[in-house]
Amino acid sequence: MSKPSAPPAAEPPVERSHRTRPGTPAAKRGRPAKNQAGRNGETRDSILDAAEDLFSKHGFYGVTIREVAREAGVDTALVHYYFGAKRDLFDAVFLRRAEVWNNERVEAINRYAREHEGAMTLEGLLEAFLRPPFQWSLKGGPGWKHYSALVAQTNANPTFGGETMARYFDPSIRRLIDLLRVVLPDASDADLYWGWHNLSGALTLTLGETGRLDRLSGGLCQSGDLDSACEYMVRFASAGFRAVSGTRA
Amino acid sequence: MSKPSAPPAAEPPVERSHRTRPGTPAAKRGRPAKNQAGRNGETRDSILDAAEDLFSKHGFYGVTIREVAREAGVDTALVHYYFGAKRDLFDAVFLRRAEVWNNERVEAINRYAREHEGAMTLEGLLEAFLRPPFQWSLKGGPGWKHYSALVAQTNANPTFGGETMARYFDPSIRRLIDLLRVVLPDASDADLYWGWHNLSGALTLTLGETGRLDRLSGGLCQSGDLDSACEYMVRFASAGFRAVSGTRA
DNA sequence: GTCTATAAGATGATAGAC
DNA sequence: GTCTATCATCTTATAGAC
Repeated sequence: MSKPSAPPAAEPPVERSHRTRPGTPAAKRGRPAKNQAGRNGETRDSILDAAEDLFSKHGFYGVTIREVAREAGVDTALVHYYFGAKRDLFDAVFLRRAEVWNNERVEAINRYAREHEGAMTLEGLLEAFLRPPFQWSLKGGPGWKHYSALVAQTNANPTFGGETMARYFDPSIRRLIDLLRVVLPDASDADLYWGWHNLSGALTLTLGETGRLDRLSGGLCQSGDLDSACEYMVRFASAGFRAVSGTRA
Repeated sequence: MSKPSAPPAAEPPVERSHRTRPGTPAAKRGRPAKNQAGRNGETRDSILDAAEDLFSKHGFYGVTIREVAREAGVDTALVHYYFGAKRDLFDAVFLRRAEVWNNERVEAINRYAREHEGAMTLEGLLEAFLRPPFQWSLKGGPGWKHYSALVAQTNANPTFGGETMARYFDPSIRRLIDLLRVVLPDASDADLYWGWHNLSGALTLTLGETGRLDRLSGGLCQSGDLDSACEYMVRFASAGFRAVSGTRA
């Protein structure tokens, strides 16, 4: 009981009713008063921000509506007023940034393809695709970091990871695959999909910033050093893609 | 409400009391009767197996003691009798296979180093290190698949991922890094740590078998095709390691 | 839009009989 | 070792007053 290990994540099993969690020693009853909120339309965003933060740290079942409300500085009933069921709140959180995430990445690689027509490099293409999320995590404020962690966990979830990630993120990845075909004409589609799979795992783990690398390396490398992370990833993955290209006819 | 998206994972925040979840429409009360159990000492293992399965799918907070007991075919009170608090049950699940996981991998790379002294290849070394978990998932029975998924989620968890994975898995990875230094003399330690980081993400995502690759590729590639996965990963990562070696003096 | 009050139910954990 | 019964507490969600 001194230093407990670490339970992992999960997602709501479709038809499971609510699932909760006892909550901190007694969820200090008292006036909600943490974040800014109240006033006008920003109440909604306050709730989303709080939920995003908490879900990214404790997962769907590890967070209670009461905690979200408290962190947002609003009343519990307001959460339901704005978002309905807990599950709908989660979806709203996930959706909020998904569109930006995808659109900016597609735009980035399209721009790259336009500006380097006939002279695209693998490194350049991957960098264009990977840079946006790293930039958001670095300079987009805490919300983007939380969202990245949420995506990382969702991606790793066996029950919903496949379906959820596919629905929200596959379109942009398909566009990347299209351009990879141009840059790597010898690669079969299977090569490209497996290549992306390897890169995807590295990307989400990195964006999750779990601090594991820091521990492993004794502080030599840092999870939060996203500039290095992106640089290494582009080089690592580019070489990886080349190495697996041409595996299958 | 028709096709809900997908909340993710989480872990127990150290001092949070219990955290639960309402449970299926009414957790069919009735005689436990699913798995084999009863008899003698295998009750304990039945509980661990059930918990492993459920935790890997729904995460710590997404599982109730009652569900574990039901799936194990034992009484709720027995779970507490054998493992105490819910958190201790989780730790027991995590620990059970961690030792095997690490020892076999270390043994595999040590054997490889011994048998190929002076002639180690990067591909051979990585293959030796990666093959064991793939083999367990393929032929070790469902328990190993569940455990892999559990590890995948834990690795992606921002709150506990770093600490937990470090405690249980870093020793074997350190040994790998030692041998990588031999094979890649030009690489700095930072290169090797970042390289491993990229590989680690791919590995855990793959072992999680989320089915995402299947969807993305329209069935062309399959998450469950772990032989292909391992093959691609060795080639992808070997090239990746080489590409980042020598980055920093 | 915001809060009070409360319904209706599920949870972790334990005491104690067998 | 195993099960019955139960406590104390927490949870989601919704009326309904303001």
